Amino acid sequence: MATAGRKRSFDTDQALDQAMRVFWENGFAGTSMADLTSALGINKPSLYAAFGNKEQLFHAAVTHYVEHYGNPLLTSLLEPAEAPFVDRLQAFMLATVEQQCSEAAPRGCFMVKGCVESGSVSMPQELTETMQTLTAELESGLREVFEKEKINGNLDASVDTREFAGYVLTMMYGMSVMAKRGKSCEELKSIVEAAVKNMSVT
Amino acid sequence: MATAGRKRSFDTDQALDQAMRVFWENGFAGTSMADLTSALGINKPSLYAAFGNKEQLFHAAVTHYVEHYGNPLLTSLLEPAEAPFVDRLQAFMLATVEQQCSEAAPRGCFMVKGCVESGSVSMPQELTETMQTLTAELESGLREVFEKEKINGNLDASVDTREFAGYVLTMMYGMSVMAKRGKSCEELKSIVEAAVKNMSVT
DNA sequence: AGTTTTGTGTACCGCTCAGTACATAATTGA
DNA sequence: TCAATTATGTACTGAGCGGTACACAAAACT
Repeated sequence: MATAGRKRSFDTDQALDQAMRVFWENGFAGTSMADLTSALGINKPSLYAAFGNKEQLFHAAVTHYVEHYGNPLLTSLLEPAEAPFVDRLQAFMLATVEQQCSEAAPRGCFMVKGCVESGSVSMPQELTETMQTLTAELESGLREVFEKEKINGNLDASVDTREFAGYVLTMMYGMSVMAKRGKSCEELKSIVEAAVKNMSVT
Repeated sequence: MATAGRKRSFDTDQALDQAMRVFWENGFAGTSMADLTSALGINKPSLYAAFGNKEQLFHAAVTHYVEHYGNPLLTSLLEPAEAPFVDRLQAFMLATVEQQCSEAAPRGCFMVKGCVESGSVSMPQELTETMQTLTAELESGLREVFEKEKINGNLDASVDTREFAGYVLTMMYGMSVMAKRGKSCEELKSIVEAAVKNMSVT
């Protein structure tokens, strides 16, 4: 059912993706609404009408990130199902590194950027809580995967999946900072390979 | 030789330490000069007279951090000299975790905070370069230590110290993000212990 | 004592910030 | 065709930003 009124002159999904990139690059406090309108090529009233205020837009952007960048990687950890777990885990971490070093997007991980900025006086408390929730969800998602692999015998029964997920996540966070520092994709990949080699997984 | 003029009503070292904490908590873009003057209990002209502008003050703060928080930990990695390297390395990483979880200071690492914020439009390019330089110096300092341990036979001769330093640094960066997320010191310590256990060091 | 030097406190500057009022343009339904 | 609805573009608001001018206070040198 079509509604009356003038049609929007831009695509909201595309605009949200672009806004996400600006926040990803400059952070919440470091991004002004003017930065966003100029990057999106639209005017302020249009931006506010489409996404609400700055806080709501950031919330939408980070949710968009999780859906389009975080979750797809996480599900890729399960495939191909016939491959050994250690291979899938390494491929997953290498893919993460590649994403963090990609020229097509800002360096590093947007979630890490948001987390590190959280708790600051310049970030609304609700956004800090949003970051808490989203990171906790990704962590427990990772842990659930490991729990399954443990049942399938790919992860030693003595392994504490909480600790293991914590370790893998710590590496990924660290990779994000290394990527932000400008480390080459190759160097990060060799670190990942060395880290995976030392794990008690098959 | 005493100079003429009214005496400063505050201690500059103490003020710098406090300013560092405010930046550490809120970042460069997230900290206003008013935040600083209110935290330090001094007025703006006094702040500007003592430290220059915001950019110069941030530079002084991060340098202060490296001198008082980064370097002491790094040198502690060498002591006690008679202890096995693996023990010193683990103690070093555990001490880092303790610092990042300390109630006496903001969570996480100030260098990581600065790095993650760097490159943003709101951070002057010179500060981005400062962060680059300081992190690179800490990395090569770490690598030098490992190189020495390799000569002393505590680190397998086949180990690439560049890669090894990268791995240790990645873990530490990751720990900083985990600490920022509010993870307990105990959980982080167990991750460190698991990580160290899997290393080819003695 | 008086001059010079340096720090303090108030009050302000121009600018940018997030957010909005309002007139106008475009679209739908009657 | 015309009212109702929704988006756009300009121009604005009050608040907060980084930074400073200036009058005054306190210390040292002569």
